[in-house]
Amino acid sequence: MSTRERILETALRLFNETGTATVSTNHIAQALGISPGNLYYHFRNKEEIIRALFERLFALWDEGGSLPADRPATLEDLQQVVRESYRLLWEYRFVYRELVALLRHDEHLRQRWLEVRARGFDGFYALIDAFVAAGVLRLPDDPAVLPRLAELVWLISEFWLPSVEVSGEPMNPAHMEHGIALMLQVLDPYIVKP
Amino acid sequence: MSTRERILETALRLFNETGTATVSTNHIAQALGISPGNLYYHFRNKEEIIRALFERLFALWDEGGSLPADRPATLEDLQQVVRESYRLLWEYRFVYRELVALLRHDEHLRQRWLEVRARGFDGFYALIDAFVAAGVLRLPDDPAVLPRLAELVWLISEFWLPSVEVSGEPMNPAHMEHGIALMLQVLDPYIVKP
DNA sequence: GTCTATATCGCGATAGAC
DNA sequence: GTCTATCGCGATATAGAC
Repeated sequence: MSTRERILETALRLFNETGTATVSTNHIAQALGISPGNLYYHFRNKEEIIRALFERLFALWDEGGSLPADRPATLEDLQQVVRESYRLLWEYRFVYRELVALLRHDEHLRQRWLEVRARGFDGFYALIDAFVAAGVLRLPDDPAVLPRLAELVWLISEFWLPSVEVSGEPMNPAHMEHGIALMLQVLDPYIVKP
Repeated sequence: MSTRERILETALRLFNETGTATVSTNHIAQALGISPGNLYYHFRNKEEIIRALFERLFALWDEGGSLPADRPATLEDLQQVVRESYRLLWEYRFVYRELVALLRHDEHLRQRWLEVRARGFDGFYALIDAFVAAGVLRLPDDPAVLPRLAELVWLISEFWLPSVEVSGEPMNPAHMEHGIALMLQVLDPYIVKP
């Protein structure tokens, strides 16, 4: 692995462990066993490291969020998308922990974030809408229900993990499944039972 | 106002604006127009200031979270509780933005947080349960539904505000009402219509 | 590409005068 | 209770040898 990539791996680990504020460029270099000067050869500063980690996360999102194009999507597919989203958020958990501060500190990063996030939400919205069209879900006439359901599912997929972290319990796979159950609870009253 | 209280007010404002990490004790003293030495007379360090701010938030929660004892609670009461919760979270918005890092850094604070949070969740659970008992809500036989609904309502009341912040739009009262609507969306399928 | 050495800066914290 | 002065430390960042 290239030095640049090893810097990113180490930074990600340290950021997840104790946060970007307490982890200095010196810490990263020392944990990796290289000199501070060497690190500065690869990245101009800590901000650039953070940007690069965000871009890696964005790329993973774009890979994992897609659905099978050859058949109609099922509720299983929705679960799978949310499960994958949880997994990535866990791997990059420093991101959501510090998101507001990080975006405030870096306008360029903020623009990128808003773009990628909007794409992600549109995907969720289209998915729920497709379920309605396919008869998997039956919604009431009120046209406000669909957007609200999409927002709720999105909110859960973004914040379930931080919610568990705040509770103080160590994260485990059962927590992930519980988050899936909460998401399904929101949709359950509208699921057309066979 | 005492100097101690003015320090807390200034620290709260600065923490909300740019986060605890970038705000030093020097910054707080300078913004307030006192000397760094004076600040250290009132607080041993920044950690103590943060603890004091958390305690102020806890006290406000305990005040605002109670329901009228002289009559059965209504869905209006639930909305009011959540609305008040949003207001406090906005006033102390640095808390949720940095919660995981702050609790990790201060074990004492973490214990206090878990205590207060558990009380708050129990209140929500009891409230939803009371609605079922009073016939305002009718739930299916599945005993897992009640706890899931309580968790969802709780999740929304905790994370709706951070969710709006992350979206990049400036906060406004309409966002608060939209958060209320999302919470009601979760309960709506179970509300007994007259 | 990687190292060592170093310059500059600001933070946290304390001592002691008033 | 509030101030000034100051010390020690660690972080960011760069220069220049290898």
